[in-house]
Formats: sequence, C-alpha cells, structure tokens
Amino acid sequence: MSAKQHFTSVWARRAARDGAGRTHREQPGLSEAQIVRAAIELLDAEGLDALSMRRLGARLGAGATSLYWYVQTKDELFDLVLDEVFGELRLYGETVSWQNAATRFAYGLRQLFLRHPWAIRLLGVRPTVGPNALRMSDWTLAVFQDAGFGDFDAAHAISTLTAYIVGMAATEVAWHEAVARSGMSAEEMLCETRPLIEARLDDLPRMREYFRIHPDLDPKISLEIRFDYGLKCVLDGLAARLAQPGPPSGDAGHGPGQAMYGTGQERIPGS
Amino acid sequence: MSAKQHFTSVWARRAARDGAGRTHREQPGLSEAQIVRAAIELLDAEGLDALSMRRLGARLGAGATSLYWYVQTKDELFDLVLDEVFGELRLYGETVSWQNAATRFAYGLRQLFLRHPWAIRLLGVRPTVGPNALRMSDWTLAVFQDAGFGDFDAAHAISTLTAYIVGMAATEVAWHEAVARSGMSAEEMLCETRPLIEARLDDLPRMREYFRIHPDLDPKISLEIRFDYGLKCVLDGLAARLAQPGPPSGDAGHGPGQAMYGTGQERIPGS
DNA sequence: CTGCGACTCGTACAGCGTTCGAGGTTTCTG
DNA sequence: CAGAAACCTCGAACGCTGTACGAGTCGCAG
Repeated sequence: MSAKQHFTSVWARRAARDGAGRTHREQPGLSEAQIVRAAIELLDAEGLDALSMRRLGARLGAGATSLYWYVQTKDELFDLVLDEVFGELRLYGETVSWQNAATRFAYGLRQLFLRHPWAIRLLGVRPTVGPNALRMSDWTLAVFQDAGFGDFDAAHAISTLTAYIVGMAATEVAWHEAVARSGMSAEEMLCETRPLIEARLDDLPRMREYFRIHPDLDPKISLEIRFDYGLKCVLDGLAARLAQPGPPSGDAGHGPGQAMYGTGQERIPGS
Repeated sequence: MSAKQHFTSVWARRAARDGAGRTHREQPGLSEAQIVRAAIELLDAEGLDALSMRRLGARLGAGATSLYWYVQTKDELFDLVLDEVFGELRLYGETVSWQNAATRFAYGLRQLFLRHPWAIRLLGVRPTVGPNALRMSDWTLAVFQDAGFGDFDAAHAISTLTAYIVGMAATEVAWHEAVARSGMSAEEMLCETRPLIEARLDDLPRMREYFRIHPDLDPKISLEIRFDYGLKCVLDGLAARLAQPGPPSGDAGHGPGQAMYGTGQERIPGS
C-alpha cells in the first residue's frame, strides 16, 4: 500500500536489521515476542475481528500506538502471528513411510487450523515466507524427495497436499465459526439449516433423494472421517504418480491436462 | 452476533418473506439485484477491503444507509454476492466421463476464484447455502453418484475435490494479491523474495540444494501445470476408491485411517 | 382528504488503523 | 559528569468504518 518502505515483508526488514550491528537493550518493557504472544492469546480467545491495536495494547498494559514501535503495521503483525503458530507444528524426524509422514503432517496442520481458526483466514491474504513456514517447506520437500519424487514433482506434491489440507480445514473452520457466531449448538444450527435447504429441494433432485434415504446426518462425527477419505485419495494419487513417473514434469512442453480428461476449458455445444 | 433476528442467514429470511403474500412495487429506485451487481463490480475492481457501504451507496447514487432496507447487514451482502458469483459457474449437462466432468468443474471453479479473488476470502467466514451453491452441490452429487460412488462416498468425493480446488486457488490468489499490493511486477516481487529466502538457507538443506540445481524459477507459468498435477492426483485417488470400494464408508465403525498409514495422532518417541 | 406502508437518508455513535510530534528514559561518547 | 544520541511511550487527532434511529418523502387505498 504505502511505498515509503522498500521492503515488502517483515522478514526482509528483520534480516536487514539483524545485519547491522544492533545495540542490545535489556528490558524495553515491551517486546515483539510478547506482543505476538498476546496477540495469539487474544485471537484464540475472541477471534480475528476482535483483535484491534487498542485492545491488544490494553492487554499488554500499554498504549495502542506503542505497538507501532515494534510492528510496522497491523498486517505485519499478522505475518508474525501466522508464522508463530506454524512453529507449533511438529515435524517428525523419523517415520515408517512417506505416506505416514504426510499423514502426520496433514493431521497436524489440520489441527493447527482448528486450534487457531483465525489462521486460515490470514492465509488468503499474504503468502507466507516466515522462518517457520520455510522450515515446514523444507521438511516436506525432504519427505517427498526421499520418497523418490523428482524435484518438480516434489514441489507439486507439496502444493497438492497442503492445498487439500487448507481447503478442507477452511470449510471445517467456516462451519465452526458459523455455529459459534450463531450462539446455537451445532445440533440447533443443523435443525435450522435443514428446512432452509429442504425448501429448495424442488430444483435439487439428487439432494432430495439423498435426504429421503438418509434423513439423519451428523456432520460433527463425519468431519474427521471425511478428512481422512480425501487425504487417502491425495496420497494414492501421489503414489500413482510416483510409481509411473511419466515425462519429467518440468515447465517445458505440454500444457495442462490435455492427455487424460481434457482441460476443462473447451466448450461443449449441448446444454 | 446480534440475537435480534431468529433467522441465521439471508436465505432463511428470504424464504419467509416470499412465503407471505408480498405487495409488489414497480420501481423502488433501488433493488437487491442492483446492489449485488454493483457490489461485485466494486469488489472486482478494487478488492474486498475497498467495499464499504458508503462507497457502494455512492456508486448507486444513493445514501449509504439506504442499502440497509434491502440488506440486513454487510455480512448478508457478502452472502449474496458470493452466491451470485457461484452462479457464473457453468455446470455441463453432458460429459464424456466423470473425470472429465470433475475436471471441467475444477477448472471452472478455479477460474471463478481467479476472476473474483475476494470470493476466496469470504469462503472462510460463513458456510454457503445459497441457491447457486446448492445447485452446484446437486450437480456434483449427480456426477459422482452416476460414476458409481455410494452416497457417503459421493459426498466425501465432493468435499475432497472442492477442498483441493479451494486450497489451490487460495494460494494462487494470495500470491496475486501480494503482487498487486506491492505495486511491483511478478518478476520484481520474485527478485525481492529470493534473497530473503536465501538468507535463511542455512537451516534449509533441501531448499538450498533445490535452488542450487534450479536457479531459475518462474512460478507464473507453473501455476496451471501445478493445479493440473494435483487435480489428477485427486481424481486418480478417487478412481482408486471407486474401483475397490471396500467397506461402505458410513459413519459407523472404524475411526479414520487406522488401516493404512496411521492416524498421524500417535506419538513417536525419537526426535 | 386521511392514513399507511414502502422507501430514503441525515445524523450520530463507537470504534478502527495509523500519523505526528512532544515527552521520557536509557545508553553511549567525549 | 555533561551532553548527545538512540530508544521507547503515548495523547491527540484524522479520516474512515458498520449501522441504529427517527424524521421525512412518496404512491396509493379507502
């Protein structure tokens, strides 16, 4: 937004600052780490919209504008807290197979997002290049390279896996947040959503039939099963790509998807 | 947030309103459809943060608070615009295979999010039960049921596929938004991000090696290839699940993932 | 004409992120 | 020890936000 700083992200500024010889002070009363910790507490307790600089300052016994000494802007604070929670993810040193490693990673990341629901909303805004995120990337790169994926395939595999995890967590979080905001229990919420869908069932032949056969649905339980189902799909798909590598998937040559199912781009005349 | 209304979403209120006999006026000067259209124009042109009720009102030649006659709250407007853009997605009547249908769906949804980058950020906030979203669900349900998926498997397949699309689109959008916000070209942005990563390469053995071998990376081109790679993984994984259905994946019985790769939940002593 | 429902909107409120600059405090330098 | 320099805090203010409220306007039924 503002062009007054040449640097684009916190991490660049920090690298520059650490490069110059920096005089160290003992107790500045406030610290970046302290601010980040308090911000995460506030975010976990009251959600993304409840975090304001004034409230955060008050929580730290400081004025709102004092925070701006440690943090350039609120967005920068978001970068910091996001990378901080990424640090919570345990990256295992030894696993029995790459599938096992990926599964642990997937469940860990999913639960990280369920623990910090606000984090998923920050993902859509800025790409993450903080130290913890980079460490995560390096670890996953090792997993897939050691499994036998080529360089490009490994990078693609990482994107595929994390995209699935993030997408799945996003819908779960959206559901939980909606329930929390409504002040109802999940069951009440469901009871209120159903007739709303049923009112439109005239246009929805498949869902009508689905609801006729399965009148009881409890998504609460099935969310984890559902996550596992999709995770296995992704891993099986990756395994298939590993077994029969095909052409090395560099950036040269064939465009996407012409070989198998069509690109999805061409027009079909009917309907 | 506020408990003054019993209804939880726009769609419920609208159903109730349509139920009661409603006197119709010809030209109220403003209309919900008009507001939604203008909001989408503004969102596409200037992004999510640029949409304020005052600006939207001004764009329509009306006062800001006039909008509140047609829309209960700003969040409700978000529900409306999100479902409106879902209506842009073409749902094909005939396809050569379920993979082809799913591929078309995936590319269509991806490009919808690239066309309306703000939409992906709205997804994380409220679950979508608008008419267009429901129509989408019904269509995908038909695709997977006709492909031979059982009822629960079809629902899981839908979640898996859309989670992948949403997750992938989210990272793409985050990248594009960051580039746009920085005011730089993608190349400049990349040039500035690189040394920032390189500064940390000491802790990142795999990425160091990766960069040593592939010093040139142009993510601009590879984004679509990458999307296609992961999409094929997902589809192959689904196909595998279709070929060998295993136990009907209802909600009863086995917990997630115990059979294949471990749950990712258990602790490993080492490291 | 009266009355009523549909609709518009000016005003106001509390809160937001952020800038500015005046102050205080600590540490370094001469 | 004096003074400069760096570090840190923060009150005041600006322009913005979503939206509650109530007064006001319009078109039409009786």
